Amino acid sequence: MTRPSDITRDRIMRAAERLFAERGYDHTSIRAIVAKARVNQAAINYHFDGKDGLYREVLRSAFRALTEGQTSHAAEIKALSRERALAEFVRYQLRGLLQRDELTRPIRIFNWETVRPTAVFRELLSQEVAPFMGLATDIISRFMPAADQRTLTLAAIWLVGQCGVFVRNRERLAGPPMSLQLDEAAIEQLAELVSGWAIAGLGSHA
Amino acid sequence: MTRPSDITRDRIMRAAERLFAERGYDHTSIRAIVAKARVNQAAINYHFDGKDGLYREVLRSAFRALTEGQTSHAAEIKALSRERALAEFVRYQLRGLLQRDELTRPIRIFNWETVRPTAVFRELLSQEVAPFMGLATDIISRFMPAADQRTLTLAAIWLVGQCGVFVRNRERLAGPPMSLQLDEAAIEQLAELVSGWAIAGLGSHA
DNA sequence: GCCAAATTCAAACGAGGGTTTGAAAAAAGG
DNA sequence: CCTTTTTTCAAACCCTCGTTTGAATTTGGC
Repeated sequence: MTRPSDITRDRIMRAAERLFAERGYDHTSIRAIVAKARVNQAAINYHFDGKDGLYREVLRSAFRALTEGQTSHAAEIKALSRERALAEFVRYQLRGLLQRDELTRPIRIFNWETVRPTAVFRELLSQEVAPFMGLATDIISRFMPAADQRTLTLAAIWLVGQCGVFVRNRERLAGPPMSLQLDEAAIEQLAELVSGWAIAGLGSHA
Repeated sequence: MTRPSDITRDRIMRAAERLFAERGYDHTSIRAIVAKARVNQAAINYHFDGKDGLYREVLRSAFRALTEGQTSHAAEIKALSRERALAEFVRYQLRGLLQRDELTRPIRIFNWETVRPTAVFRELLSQEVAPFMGLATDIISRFMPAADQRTLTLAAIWLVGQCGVFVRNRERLAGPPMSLQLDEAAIEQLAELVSGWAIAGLGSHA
């Protein structure tokens, strides 16, 4: 693991993860990556077989970081009452609003993919989207036990959407003209508001 | 208006609007635009002072198309009961799911801007975002008359978010593994579901 | 019909992108 | 230690991009 070549590989991964999260795939040049990682330009092709290969690795790593956290909490969430489970889910989604970069970087990378999915991403998505949406659908189904599959799916998307809009527009909401304060306490309040609205909305169908 | 030079200008605008909507700013080359418009490459610099200038014009046109439709309906929406107003708002937002390109093209252009706002867009946004969010906030305030400004703003974003997630992911939702049917009838159903959930959610605070 | 202005055109420019190359350096194995 | 393999390196290659150029053509007012 500490072989010299692995050190180079690791430096590239760290730099690439930061830059891809910050600027997205297109606006990140391999020259910028190697400058930040302080390695030779050809090293990316040597270790990752090109920019696409590097991005694939970064995406995989981001997927792991996200779903790992998600599934580890999934079990305890399922043990809660449906209301508290949904509230916890919302809070978990909204954690992307925090500036703690270790957590938000994977989220930001996926945000780029929301609008322009790269080919690399589509490939990964088909394998990994199931557990990602599965938890949401599971929670929803406890509010709408009689609903058909289509409605459950739509409701799950609906739930994810009302959280994601805040995460995706974080920077814009923080600035004028909205100027929303988004510290830890404010996010907690927001999570309560959103989960309250969502629970009441779904409750009408119970 | 039918001067020869205006014809060239118009052909460029049409082609650019289509391509920007389809691929976004970065992935649309002026060579692709002039090929589709069947004009000379230098014409873009002559008529629009470069790619940025052309994009600015396309954005302006898209803004006009969207807010014009929005504000024209805003008046009649405000005359409705709060529940019907919200339902109408949701239906209006979800019209982006339709494949009728005259309507969806401006929406798609703005979708690109959601994740990576261009400098051109930021400039326009500061002038025009107010009426865009104003209607949402107005409807919301009828459900939460006692709420503070911050809560109203958050609720407006929340409302827009739960509509936008469907529009933004339309193509992905239509394909596997979701494979959601999204014809006119299905969208109508979806609008009813979403507005029903939203109304019930906000109703809890009334 | 003429002339000045506006418009079109083909070609080239320069910057920036990802990738390739082939030799030099370092690491690993016997 | 010597050999073989792995890894690094600077340089160049080739492509696409937005823009510029300067001449040719068309347009519009007199």
